[in-house]
Amino acid sequence: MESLDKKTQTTLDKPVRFSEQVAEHLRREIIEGYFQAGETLPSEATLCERFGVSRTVIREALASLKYAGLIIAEQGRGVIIMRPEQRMAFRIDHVLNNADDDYAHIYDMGAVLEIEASAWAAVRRTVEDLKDLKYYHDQLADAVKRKKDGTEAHRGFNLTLFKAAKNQYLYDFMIFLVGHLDRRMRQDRQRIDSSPGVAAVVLKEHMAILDAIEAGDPTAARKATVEHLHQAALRKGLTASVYHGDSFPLADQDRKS
Amino acid sequence: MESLDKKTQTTLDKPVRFSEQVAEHLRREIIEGYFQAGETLPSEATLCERFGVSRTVIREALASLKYAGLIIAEQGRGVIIMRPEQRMAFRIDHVLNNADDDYAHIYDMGAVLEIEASAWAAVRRTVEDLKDLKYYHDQLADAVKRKKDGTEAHRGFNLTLFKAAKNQYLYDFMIFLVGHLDRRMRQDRQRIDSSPGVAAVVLKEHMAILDAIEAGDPTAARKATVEHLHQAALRKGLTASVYHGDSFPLADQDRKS
DNA sequence: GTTATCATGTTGTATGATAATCAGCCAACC
DNA sequence: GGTTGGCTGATTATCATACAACATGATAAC
Repeated sequence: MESLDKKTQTTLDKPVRFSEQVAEHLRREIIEGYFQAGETLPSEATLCERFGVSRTVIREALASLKYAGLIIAEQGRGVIIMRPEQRMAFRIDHVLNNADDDYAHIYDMGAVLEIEASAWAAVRRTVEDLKDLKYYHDQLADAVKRKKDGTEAHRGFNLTLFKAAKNQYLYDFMIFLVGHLDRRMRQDRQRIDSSPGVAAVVLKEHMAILDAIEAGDPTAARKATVEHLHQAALRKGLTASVYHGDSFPLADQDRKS
Repeated sequence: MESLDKKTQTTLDKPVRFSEQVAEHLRREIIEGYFQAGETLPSEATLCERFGVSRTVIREALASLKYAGLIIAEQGRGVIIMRPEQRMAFRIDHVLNNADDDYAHIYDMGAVLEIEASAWAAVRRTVEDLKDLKYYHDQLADAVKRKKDGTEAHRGFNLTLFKAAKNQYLYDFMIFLVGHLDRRMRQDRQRIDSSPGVAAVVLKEHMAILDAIEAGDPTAARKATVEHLHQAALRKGLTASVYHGDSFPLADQDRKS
């Protein structure tokens, strides 16, 4: 038997509702082109039989897919599959894919956007943004000095940077991506970043970014962020990543064909 | 009265279902922080009273928000609001925001990713990808010569490029973004890009990208794509965009404070 | 103090009914 | 011939009710 203390808690997997299972099942069939765009899904009654559940379950599943823009229901006609281009939501399922590649791919996408976000921030930041960035930077410096956890300060710095880029969609998307990366990170291993030694290095990297943004120099901001992300990738053990700018030329082993 | 021919068709707005209205209402309240993360939403019964609808409607609305990762329902306890970081879906609502800024912001985000996608494609493309790119390029050339519509060829070229970057998430996200941009474009005005004169220019820009990808030169690919997107932005009348690389320095008027 | 038991409130599922809408068919009409 | 109108069946939208499964707190029993 394991010893239990207040921190240890075995969490049981939450039961998977029928409606979620049905939604996931139908989603996969749609995504993988089992149904053609423009066609109609089987009627609710048919789906009830096929899955062996009540109409309530089917309707909730369909409501989910409707909200995600995968289908559109028309009263009297049926449920129509939408073209992929006109879907309303972009979705990352952690249930399905769990390969290491996926993690790197999500990280890559976030890195590209973060680099450019820093450049935009350098140009568009307000004095308020600058003040906030400095605040979080000081917080992190303080955490390093006291050997405390600097995760929150780090996080605050990043969010402020995204906000300063003055692009609402970018901001939302970065929060979305970072959430997924954090979750993966927590699953894999303990956060390496939070160790005091690393925090000191991060602090220095942030300083370069902050200086560039304060100076209003997008090129310098890009360069500093590229450096920061490159180091961060090394710390996380990511190798397949491809970064932007010429400072970090592509690795030859990525070459295929 | 307007004259009607086969092509003219007045499409009525589709009726907005109760469940959608409720979902949108709750979504806004959650997004705007009306409820705190970790708190529980009012019970289904309470919501029924509040909105004056049956439980079916409420449940479908909640199923939608559940699927989007905004909330999580626990049997016997209630519906809990999730933290923004752990939401599963990124969403762009064309219903709500329609300002010009939004269009430019989405375009900017796509541009950044497209630039880097071309660099990745230069390194990771397979011979198959290269063949497909050439095919669509030839198609576009043919369309220009015959003064036909080259939209499909243009589209095929872009999708192949995204595919060649070998990042599934990037691919999916770009399709998602392009879909939104296309929709906006269609709303605003007739596609300028499809005119034969423009197509010829696009063809030339594509050629530069194609060459760089064939040569496996990410830097050249980036440069060519930056140029392409810069010209495209001008054609679309976008001015506020900020591009990556030093070829297109930031406009001074973007500077705030 | 610990364990059973119960009452209450919550979400999950099932069922049956009614309304609104659509597509196709067909007869009636001009 | 072409249009109109009504009919029928299929489908989704909504409602109302019921019960099962689960969580929580209070209470009783040990």
